[in-house]
Amino acid sequence: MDNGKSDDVFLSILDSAKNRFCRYGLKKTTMTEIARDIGLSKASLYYYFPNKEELFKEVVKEVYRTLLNEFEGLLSSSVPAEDLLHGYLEKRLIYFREFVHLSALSLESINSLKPVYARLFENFRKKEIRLVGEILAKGIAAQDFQNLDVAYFSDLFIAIFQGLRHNVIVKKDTVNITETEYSLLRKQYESAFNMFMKGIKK
Amino acid sequence: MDNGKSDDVFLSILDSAKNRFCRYGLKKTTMTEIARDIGLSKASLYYYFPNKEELFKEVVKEVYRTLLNEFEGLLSSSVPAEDLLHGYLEKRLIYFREFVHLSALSLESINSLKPVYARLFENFRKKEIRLVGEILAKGIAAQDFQNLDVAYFSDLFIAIFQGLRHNVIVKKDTVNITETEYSLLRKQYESAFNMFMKGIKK
DNA sequence: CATTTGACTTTTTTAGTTATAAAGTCAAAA
DNA sequence: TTTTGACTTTATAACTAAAAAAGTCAAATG
Repeated sequence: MDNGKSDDVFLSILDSAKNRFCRYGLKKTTMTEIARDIGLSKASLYYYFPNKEELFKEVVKEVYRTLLNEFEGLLSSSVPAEDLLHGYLEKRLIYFREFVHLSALSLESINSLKPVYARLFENFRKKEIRLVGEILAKGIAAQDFQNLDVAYFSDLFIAIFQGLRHNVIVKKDTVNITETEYSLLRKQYESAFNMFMKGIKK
Repeated sequence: MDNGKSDDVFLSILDSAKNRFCRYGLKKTTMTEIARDIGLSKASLYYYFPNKEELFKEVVKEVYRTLLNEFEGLLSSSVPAEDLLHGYLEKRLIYFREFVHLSALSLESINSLKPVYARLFENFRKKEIRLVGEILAKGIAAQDFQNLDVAYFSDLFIAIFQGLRHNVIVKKDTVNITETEYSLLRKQYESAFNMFMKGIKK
């Protein structure tokens, strides 16, 4: 590792933390639990991470990084822009189901979420927008899409689907998604996607 | 009034309550304040309303009733279905700005909103869906729209715009909407509407 | 020398308590 | 019929003590 610390331990901490944070959220996960998971003492965690918040941020970043990498992977393939967008949505949906707790965290902000996390999410959102923007630009270059305002439409695209996701979380008291809700969301994604396509295709 | 009580007082209580609930929300409004507004003692309120919760529900219902009436008014006019939908969105947007606190209440449910209110909102949503459904049916009958699944598409329509509204509330800690946010939302409404139209028109 | 730890301090949460404010009642008055 | 002051009950806020979790560090381990 960069700073000369064991990769193995570092990664196993990150892994246990990811599992717990994703299942129970930030507050309901303790450092002691994470430590126990990997058979270390709590003090050891502090050898690798300065504090809980940094560990959490690292987990979120890691999850985002993975997702963004998958997105990038999509982008490099030479399929039509429409399929890229569709592929992006598919991955976004799967990610949503797996990491609802991280997504729901952005909703906690209503009460009082640390601006630190707000910035994390905002960062990710910006990268998503840029990515969608690239896809849109690709579609325009290939004469598939109209010559539209890329910045605005990628923002709108993200907003529509984020909104649909919010609807799912908001009406619930617990952050657990049933199969029914998930498949309805997927259907809405599909319809909204088709409309969006009709709206921007040549 | 139905039960033989003064209309005047009843309505002025409702009015003061509406103003306070809309500005400060349910919890930050006290019965004493409402009473003071209209120069009565708190005890008098209980002559007209059994309790605070019923008063609040009455206010919400009243607001909804007004809005739904305006919607109905739209429906009876003989303009094309597309214009009806557009008019509906316009009113919905204005209503949103004016009654954010009532809308935001649905978001409070993340913590633990009384199922009573959840039912209120769900009721209203159903009526909205039915209304949009009627407009869609009208458009289909007039051969303007494709022969689509009315129930599903009216639900989708409502979901998309509700989602966009949620986005606005969710990223804030206070429930106050700036002019910038509002006009961005309006722009998104406009774009999403155009796409939806392209998606369902013949 | 990198890594781990137990034993420690500090900070945050929780549970329980009290004080205060608001909700809600009612017999009497206007 | 409507209003009210004086009341009781219930909910909220402010405070506290106890418990739990976060975070530190000198010493131990290998």
